[in-house]
Amino acid sequence: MGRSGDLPRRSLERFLARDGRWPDDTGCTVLHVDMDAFFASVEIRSRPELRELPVVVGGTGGRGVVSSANYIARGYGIRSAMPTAHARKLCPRAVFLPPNFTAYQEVSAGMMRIFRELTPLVEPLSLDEAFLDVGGALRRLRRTPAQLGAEIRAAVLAEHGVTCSVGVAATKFVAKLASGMCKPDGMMVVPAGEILSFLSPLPVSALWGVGARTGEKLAQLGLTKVADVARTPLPRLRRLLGNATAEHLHALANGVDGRRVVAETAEKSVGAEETFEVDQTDREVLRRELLRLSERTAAALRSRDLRARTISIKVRFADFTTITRSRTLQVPTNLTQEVYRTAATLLADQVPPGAVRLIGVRAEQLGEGDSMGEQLTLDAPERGWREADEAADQARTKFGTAAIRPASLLTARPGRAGATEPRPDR
DNA sequence: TCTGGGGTCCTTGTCCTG
DNA sequence: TCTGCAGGACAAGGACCC
Repeated sequence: MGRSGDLPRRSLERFLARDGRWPDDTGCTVLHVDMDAFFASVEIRSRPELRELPVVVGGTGGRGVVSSANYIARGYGIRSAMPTAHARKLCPRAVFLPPNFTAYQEVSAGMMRIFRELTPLVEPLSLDEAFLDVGGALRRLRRTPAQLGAEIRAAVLAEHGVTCSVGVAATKFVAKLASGMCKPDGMMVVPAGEILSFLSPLPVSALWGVGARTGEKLAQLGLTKVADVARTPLPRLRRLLGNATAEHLHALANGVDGRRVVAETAEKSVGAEETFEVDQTDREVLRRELLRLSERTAAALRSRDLRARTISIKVRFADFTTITRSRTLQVPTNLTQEVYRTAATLLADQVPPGAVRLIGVRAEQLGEGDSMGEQLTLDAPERGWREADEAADQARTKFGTAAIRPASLLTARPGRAGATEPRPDR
């Protein structure tokens, strides 16, 4: 699901593992494992009759986009993040499926278990990919890094029936690039001494952090290859991109990436957002949607025992202009009513009228419940809301996410794009 | 083609305080 | 008391990632 598909491969074929042989992997202690067309592969696994067909997973509504497409569908030009309507035009005979996150989470958890049997240093990036630091495990397991990569690929296929690709390198950045360039179902090993010759011919878009805008800026200076960025004086890059981005890209381009594999990272924010099937101008509809999103956000906070100091809302208008508005609270919260009250106030006070395409709620500045300055004296209304939230959480755990909702949400909902709406548990 | 949803990080501007 | 300055907190937006 990455963006490595358009990188040049021919000059890099010498790094590919073939017939059980690969380049020197001494010092390459970072593995990046990336599932191939993950969502589509899981769907095909449970419906083998789809194996020879183009399969697309994503939002099936009018405004949905493609989350995953198998390689047959990609042959028709279908790509991740492409509007589903466009994908249908490219390949009308493709099988279009809504995502089933419960199934993907199960497979993902199984994969991570395989990784953790080899090393405790596993850093998941998303459901379908992870970094592994196998430096400490080599002597214990009496394997080389690439041998471990090969074993992981075999185990994932045997136990879960899906293929993955593995990049083996001395740094996270290079390992991730390598896994993207050997897809599907491959392994690439970049020797520690050949990082620069591996990176140099790649386009600047290969650098982590270079998207369309930054790519344009670099092109204005005539910088199109990683090697161009590597030899550009840092002060010149700083003027173009700002300090942090310039230093980051210059280091990566020169093969320097000091980031370690970190097994656990604290979440910085939690949120939920929805795109309407039809743009909405009715403030009552927007408020109801805010309540629904506040409920999801607060429940997510409570399930992780987190509280948020800052609540923000995001509104995208019909012309795609997007605004965010936020408010920092006196006391951190994870109560649905408090999140909603703040969000609704922001909507009323700070969002101009207009047709709204998307609305979202996000909780930021998170901390654990006990460490966030819990109110010492809970007044009666606060205690009442907390008891109500806890009861609702228990009901959802027992009967599914649709079991409990505020009375004001029992009316008909406006249509939504529903690209990645998680299914109810039952 | 016409752009989802869940995130992170960075930059810039404003306000407040010492 | 006023002014200028620096630093921190906060807010908003942009870019990027999967």
